[in-house]
Formats: sequence, C-alpha cells, structure tokens
Amino acid sequence: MKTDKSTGEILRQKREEKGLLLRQVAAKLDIDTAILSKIERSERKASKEQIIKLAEILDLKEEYLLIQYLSEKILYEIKDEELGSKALKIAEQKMKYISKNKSGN
Amino acid sequence: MKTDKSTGEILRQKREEKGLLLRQVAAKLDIDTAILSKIERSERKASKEQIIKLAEILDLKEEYLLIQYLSEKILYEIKDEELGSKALKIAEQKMKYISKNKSGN
DNA sequence: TTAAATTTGACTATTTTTGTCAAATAGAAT
DNA sequence: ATTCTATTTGACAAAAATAGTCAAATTTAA
Repeated sequence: MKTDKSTGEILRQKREEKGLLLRQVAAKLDIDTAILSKIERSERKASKEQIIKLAEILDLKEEYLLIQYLSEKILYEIKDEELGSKALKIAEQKMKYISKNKSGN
Repeated sequence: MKTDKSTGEILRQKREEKGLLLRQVAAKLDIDTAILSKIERSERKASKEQIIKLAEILDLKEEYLLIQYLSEKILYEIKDEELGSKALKIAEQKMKYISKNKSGN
C-alpha cells in the first residue's frame, strides 16, 4: 500500500481524474466548498463520515482511504512530539498486548 | 520498557508508594482532587503539562511517563476502529518516510 | 462508628473543531 | 484586457469535546 501521499492529495487527484468540481463533491457531502478545499490541502481534517462518503463518491476503496485517514490522525497526535516515534512503537506493543488479551481473538 | 500498565496505574502506584494523598498531589498540580482521581483511574486524560509535573512530583522519569502518555493518546484515537492496527503500521511507515525526508536527519 | 480519603455525577467554563459566508485570488476562454 | 467560473483565504459563529469545580455518596482505616 502506498503511504507517501496525504489523504488530501489522494482526494484531489481522484476528484480531478473524474473531472468533478469542488462544488459538486462538496454538495454531495453537504458542506461548503471552502471546507473541501481545505481538506484537500490538508488544512482541515475530514470526519470519518466524510471519508466514507468520499470513498463512495470518488470510487476509492473505503478501507484504503480509512486507513490513510486514521494513520494521519495518529500522526497528527504526535507531530510536534520529540518522543513521537518511540510512542508509536510502544503503542504497537500495547496494541498487541490488548488484542492478545481479548476474549474472541 | 514495560508497556502493559496504564499511565493511571503507574501514577497511582507511585503515589501510594510515596505515601502521598490525592489531595496533596492534586494541590501541587493546581487541580481538584476529583480530576486526579479520574486520571489515575483512566477516566480522564491528563494534559502534557500535568504529566510533566507528575513525573517531577512522583520522581518518575519524564521521558518514560511521556511516552506512556503519548502512546495512550495514540491508542485512544483508534480504540474503536477495526482498522486501527493497520493504521498504526501505516503511521509508522509514514513516520519513517517523513524523517527520511527531513533536512537535518 | 466516626473521620479522612476517594469516587461519583451534575454542572459550568474553556478550548477545539466544524462549519458558513463573503471577499480575494487564480485560471480559462474570449 | 475582460469576464466568467473555480478555488482559496480568513473572519466569524455554532456546535462539540474537553477540562474543571463542587458537593454529596461511598469506601477505607483507625
């Protein structure tokens, strides 16, 4: 899976490929054009619901887009943190620990 | 590094080891006892500033406590997400990609 | 069994997030 | 250059999430 492109870049590229205007996509999302513009330029974050709708509107695989979106949300939490990289690793360990100790898993 | 204990549990354990009361520690943090109680039971999140102060008050290594705290913040973002684990992995990749492309690194 | 410590929950204040709107800018096509 | 449309920008407002206070209820320990 490609991980180097931002969610915004993915959205813009696909929208342009399909020849859709910000206005048209924003209308389907029921938000102002300005916000979609900001989302595509990573100036604002989309909501999960918006991501799901966008996947549908733009024919992107929902799981792919959601993973991009979530990973960006994670990075957002630690973007200014010196210890971010270490925290990520510990988060993975905790994650493993949690799923190991879940009943049905 | 131990990763199985929550930040709250670490804080409570160390506070009790030192024989300090919630009231006393809360006073140093300049917050109500109720909040510290909630923080220790993971019902509320501490702020970064509070974590730093707590490390000092309780003689915990600041870096250690901050990493626990940040990793918990990360997990909080994906706790209800089916794709959380995949997102974490992608976040790590993106992280590598970002630091690779940073100037002084 | 009472006195202190902790927990709980209702409430308020503050901050962050999400959105609108209108004006400014950029891009096409004449 | 002029105009028409799309996009971007930034000031502002609404809504949601977070952080805190306070007092009453509960728990703990003497």
